[in-house]
Amino acid sequence: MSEADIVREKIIDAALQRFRHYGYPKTTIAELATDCAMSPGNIYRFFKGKIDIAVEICRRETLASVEILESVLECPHRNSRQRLQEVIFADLRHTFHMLENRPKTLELAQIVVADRPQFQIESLRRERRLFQRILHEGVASGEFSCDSVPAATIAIHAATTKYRYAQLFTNQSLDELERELAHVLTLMMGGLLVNKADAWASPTSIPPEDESLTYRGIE
Amino acid sequence: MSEADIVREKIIDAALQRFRHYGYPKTTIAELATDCAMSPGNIYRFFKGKIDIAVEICRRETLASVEILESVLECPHRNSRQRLQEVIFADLRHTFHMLENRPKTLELAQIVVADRPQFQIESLRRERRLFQRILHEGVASGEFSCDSVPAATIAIHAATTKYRYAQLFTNQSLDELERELAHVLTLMMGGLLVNKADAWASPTSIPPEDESLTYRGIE
DNA sequence: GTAATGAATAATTTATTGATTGTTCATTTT
DNA sequence: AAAATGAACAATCAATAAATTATTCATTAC
Repeated sequence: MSEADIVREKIIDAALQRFRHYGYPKTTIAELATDCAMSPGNIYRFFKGKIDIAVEICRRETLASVEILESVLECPHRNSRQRLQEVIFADLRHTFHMLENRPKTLELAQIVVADRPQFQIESLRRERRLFQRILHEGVASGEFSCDSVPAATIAIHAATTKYRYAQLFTNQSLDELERELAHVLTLMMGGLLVNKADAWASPTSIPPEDESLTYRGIE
Repeated sequence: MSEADIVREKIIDAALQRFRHYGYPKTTIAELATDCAMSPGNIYRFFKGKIDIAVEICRRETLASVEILESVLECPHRNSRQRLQEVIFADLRHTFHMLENRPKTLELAQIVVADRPQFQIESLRRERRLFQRILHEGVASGEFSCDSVPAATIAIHAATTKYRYAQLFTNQSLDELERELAHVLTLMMGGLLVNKADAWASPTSIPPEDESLTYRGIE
């Protein structure tokens, strides 16, 4: 890691702290510079502008989110149906807890997306790629069946829109949302499973929440 | 219709025109009073406040929307699957065209919902009731099968969230959204149809748009 | 020559004022 | 008495000025 990279990290870290505590608009470049013991002008050798610091922070946040979802996949002894379901539940819980415990993170994301619409599109795409991997595995193992994996991936992702940042759409409790999501998944499994009867014979059950994956403390 | 009701209608009508042309914030009570040839104070004999005029207009708008969806149901020679699908497509198209042609209507709805969160909840409930009727019919005719009609209704409604006021979530074209929705419906039909094989054997096709049901002119 | 500065400037935000608007109610009209 | 008024008041908005902040760049330090 070069010297420049280390300084860059220092700026990101200072910004991360201040954005979380005071929010993006109330954080000034001068403050970040002071935190890093440098002049305001020097910040611009590392970032094109203030918004680009926010973009980098959000980019890392979304990468970390996908990694969390990927870690769910690594649990052994799961079939594709369970994997898909657990990832979608993890997504609901992760984004729900984030909005509850780190409201400034949403604010930041909204500011970034307002300026860089492409950012959201790419974040969603990364998430879909994860879904698609599960679908591919399921089709390969003969557990799932569909005419087009990409189309089914998009469909599942779209149908679970309400369960990503759910508080933007509703003021239902997490419990309520989980019960609802279970029904959505049961319905869709009917269209995905080769052994259709399974979907209703064993409707989607709400998987236990993995405490290690959620925001608990405020740090 | 009593004299008072007629005056009330006159106020609503004046507000409707002005809200559409200039928007809610730029319309003043004094203007509505002038339009109705009365004093500003007199408006308050008919409405508790300015926002209540907006609430009444939005309430009628949502009732009219549900009626449009109901008219889709009246088309004969359709099975339950087709009915359900056509209602959901009609919903996508209706709200899509509304946002394109009458942006002020969305603005008004957002103002109302910000002040009266219950309004949105009830509008969605009315729409769900329509879905539920179709599901009941489908189960009764043996075409659909599910363990709980209310739960399946909520699931279908939730899974199609993205296709109500789609422009709030994405900048995809209507064509793209329709293709996507077709895949979502195919998946869910797999979980709903008694004859599961039908879902993939004849995937959801995009129904032709009924021109009479959409906003074409700006009047 | 590269890295860093900090004063200068442009862009935004905040504070303030004045004007407009929503709402009430004592009074007038019917 | 019921219906309607319009002036009075409170709340909100728009316009402007003041202050702050983002960004640049000529200059300095290393």
